[in-house]
Amino acid sequence: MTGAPTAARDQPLIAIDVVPVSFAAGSGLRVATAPRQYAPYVGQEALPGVLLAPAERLADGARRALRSKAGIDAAAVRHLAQIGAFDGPERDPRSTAISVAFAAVVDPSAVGPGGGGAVDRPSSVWRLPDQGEPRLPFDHDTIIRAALEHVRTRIWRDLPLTRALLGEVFTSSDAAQLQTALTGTAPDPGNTNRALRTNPALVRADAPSSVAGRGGRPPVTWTWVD
Amino acid sequence: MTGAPTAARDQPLIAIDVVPVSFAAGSGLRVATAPRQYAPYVGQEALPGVLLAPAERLADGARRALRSKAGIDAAAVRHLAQIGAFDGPERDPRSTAISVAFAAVVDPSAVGPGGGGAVDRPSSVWRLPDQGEPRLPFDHDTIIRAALEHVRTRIWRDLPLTRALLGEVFTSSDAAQLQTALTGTAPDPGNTNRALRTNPALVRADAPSSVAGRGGRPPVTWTWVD
DNA sequence: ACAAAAGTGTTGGCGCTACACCCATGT
DNA sequence: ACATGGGTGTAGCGCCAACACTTTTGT
Repeated sequence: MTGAPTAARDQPLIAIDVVPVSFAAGSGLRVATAPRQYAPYVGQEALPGVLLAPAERLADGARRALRSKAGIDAAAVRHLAQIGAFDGPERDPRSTAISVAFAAVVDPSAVGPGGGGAVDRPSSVWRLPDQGEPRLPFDHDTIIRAALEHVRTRIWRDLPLTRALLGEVFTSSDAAQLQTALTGTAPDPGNTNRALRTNPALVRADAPSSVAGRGGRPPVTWTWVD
Repeated sequence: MTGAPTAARDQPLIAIDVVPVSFAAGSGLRVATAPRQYAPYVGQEALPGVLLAPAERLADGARRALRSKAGIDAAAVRHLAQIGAFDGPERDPRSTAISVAFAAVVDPSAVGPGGGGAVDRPSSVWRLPDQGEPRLPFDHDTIIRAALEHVRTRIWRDLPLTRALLGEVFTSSDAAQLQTALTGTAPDPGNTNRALRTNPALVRADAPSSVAGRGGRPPVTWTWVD
């Protein structure tokens, strides 16, 4: 950074937009949106976002956006990663603004009616990322694509991210399903198993997966070594 | 992005900082800095940076920083990639500011006295990135580390980036030297040759490397297809 | 109730590619 | 000296086949 001697004000606004991502065996990979409370696009579903506060850290702004716009408490946020800064004249009709985007891996139960949040929190909904039928306002579709690309290129390389997505205990099927959701193609089950077996960060959990599947041999459950 | 109904001003300033990177056989991998013209840290070497102009795109701000602070013309910029947004209260003693950092691969001859720029451009100097003996102000050391990490993880995966670093024609030794500079360890010359030979984006150039090495078999020269 | 079928996951083998490491050859 | 070209061994992954465990279906 640097500056001319007199700081130029009238700079673009700094916005923080967050892509809440969750994964669970039953529901798959999902992205949360919440209806906008202010103009423009009032009532439309959009990513939770806020304007950066004067002395606020970027990551703190992301957490505030999750809390105030989507009702996702900080305790439900398992992982937070910056995606990048987005600009462009088309991204906001009001005034020029740049957006620093984050991807947030949150607990799957933290969204939707009956979730674990406060009673009066804004209602947010999970949606499947691929067929985002109703296009999102601003450049939020671009941001979601970038966030998913970020996750896709880091799965199994970034262990904290992977752990946040899969949770503390998960089955081989869960891992395969996550990979399928991210890459679009199902991995070979044999290779998936070998990878899980030889991964030094994982140990087999004896728990035989309480929930009964609809037929078939129950998958092995895994846990993370501490 | 989004916002409260009344836009909160007094937001942090938006700065653009650029890490100019170049690679050449003789000089290796280098990063350019320029002496600061304004307070704070007047006269100290730092990354070229500007405050984002009201209606300016982020990438345009990066090019303007290169031009006005380091004398690197847009024609000398071969590649421009965003690294991310940096914040933190310690990064600027004057006022809170965030910085959107870029890595710019520039022509090695575009910096230093006798370079290809204008006559009155600010003087910038190349430096080896590793032993940044004189610590840079702000969080510029962090930004340089992030930029080099960005390059390290994308070399040979991001073809435009690799092409910008190596140039249009290069030798096998150049490729090995670049890899050594990025990873710290020299790759096996046999594997490097195999990788170059089997890379469909490369073709052998007949030019037998005009500059005579100091003894030894001259390396093969390569060019990019199309 | 019992057996067969269908569904799902695990384990192992085979072949290809990539890479670390080595050595002989070319200039 | 220095680079090229080739060889060997290991790790990873795509692909395939056999086996194990569970639920569903048929009689």
